Amino acid sequence: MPELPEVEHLRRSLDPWLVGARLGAVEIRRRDVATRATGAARRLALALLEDAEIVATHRHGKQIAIEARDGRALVIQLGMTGSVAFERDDLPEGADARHRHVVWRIDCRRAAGRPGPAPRRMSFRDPRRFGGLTAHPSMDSVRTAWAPLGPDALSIDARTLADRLAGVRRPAKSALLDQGVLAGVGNIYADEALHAAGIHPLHPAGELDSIRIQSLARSIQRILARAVRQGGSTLRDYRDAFGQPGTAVQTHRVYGRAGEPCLGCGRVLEGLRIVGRATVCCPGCQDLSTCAHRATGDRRHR
DNA sequence: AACACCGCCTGAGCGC
DNA sequence: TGCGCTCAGGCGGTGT
Repeated sequence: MPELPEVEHLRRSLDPWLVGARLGAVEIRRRDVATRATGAARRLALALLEDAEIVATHRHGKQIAIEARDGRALVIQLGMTGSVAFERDDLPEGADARHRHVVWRIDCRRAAGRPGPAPRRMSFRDPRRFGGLTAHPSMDSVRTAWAPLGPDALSIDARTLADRLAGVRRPAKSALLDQGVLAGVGNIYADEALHAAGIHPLHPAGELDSIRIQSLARSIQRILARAVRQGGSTLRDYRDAFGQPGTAVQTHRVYGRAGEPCLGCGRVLEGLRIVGRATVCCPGCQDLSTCAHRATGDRRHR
């Protein structure tokens, strides 16, 4: 499940080879993965950074942008199962070839200080196709597309978080998952951050006091930064550009552990469902009773 | 305006 | 062994 740490780690694994490289011929095997645009935007999409020298990579929330010297840019959204990988072109395609929707030839610069042999291809793979690629004529266009997103979660501070959550009545977890409020947090790290901050996921977001907001902002930053260092959480699909899984799963304290004892207090972790998402929290460490009004939310047990 | 919910999509895991 | 069912969830679109 790529969230901010997985996306950022992928970006960092792409960066050393991609920046300075030239993307050659592009093979778009599934056009619906690229874009549904028409006219000029469609022609742009069908080129998808073909014959482009890459000068930078960017990330906001869970999205990556690859910037070319001629101004064009490509935004990558991984969705649930998307991945970008470098490949040597003398290796046969595996059984998952049908999920490799876009393949570029890539011509990398000299390999000084870079990991492994120079890749010859770069591919976008996405079995469930919740992800996709969007072509942009410029980084300005990318920034416009990213404008509705909230601030990036990796550098969120308490003051900004308080502003974003002010007046929000829905459950804290629901607000954290909203990319327009805060960009980058998904289901895994929302549960982890709320548990670390001692905030019940159903606690109304706008009624958190400043102490809790501070704790939440710190938890989000700390947990995301650590997960980036660990190469992200690999539950099943996630891999970086070199096919390496991440190890952040080992440090999860609540996600996927409903029914098991809390590592903090030993009470049995609760499984519930909030805005349609499986949610795990500790009835001891994450107290809901301290807030006057409970948020509305679907509390069916799993 | 704010928020909930649906549907997209495939593969894993389960019961039978 | 294999079938059908459920679940996983990011995100855009739509409904309340």
